[in-house]
Amino acid sequence: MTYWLMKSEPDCYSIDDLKRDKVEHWDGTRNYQVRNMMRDQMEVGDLAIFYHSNAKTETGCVGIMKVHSKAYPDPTQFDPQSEHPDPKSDPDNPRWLCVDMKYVEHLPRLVSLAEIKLDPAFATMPLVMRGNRLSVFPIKKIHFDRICKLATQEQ
DNA sequence: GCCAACGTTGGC
DNA sequence: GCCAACGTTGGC
Repeated sequence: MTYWLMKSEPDCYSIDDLKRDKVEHWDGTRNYQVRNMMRDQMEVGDLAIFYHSNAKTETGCVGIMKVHSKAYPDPTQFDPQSEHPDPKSDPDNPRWLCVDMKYVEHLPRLVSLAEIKLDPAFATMPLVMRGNRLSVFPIKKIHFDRICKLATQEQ
């Protein structure tokens, strides 16, 4: 079982949207590393932290969700009306993949990026390491558990 | 809005 | 294969 952290801009799609939808495809990723990880490492039932990036209020971890499908071709790559159409992608050999994600729960409180940066326990988590810009990446269980634990405590 | 740090593209 | 130019991400 792999644990993940997945970023989304709340203005675009938030944890509240996922709660309303219950299950939604996590589409629009256009990065080969992310595609390969979704294809090769992501398993149905894996748990993921829902992370709000570029948030007007506060950036950080807001909820938990579960991988609900294997990776499959992202339909938005062939839709000219979508945010990220890719005219070079071959329908017979699609370039981009997505997965379905299922809402599990909101964290009791937001665990902010600032808080995570201050905590030495997260020093080796890709989120705070220099240069990491992936929107989806695996995290260690200890980091997943610690985020959940911090969310149950006063800041 | 700024900017650092990456990723991608395409000419050569 | 190199690398300049450009695009994107995402914190601040």
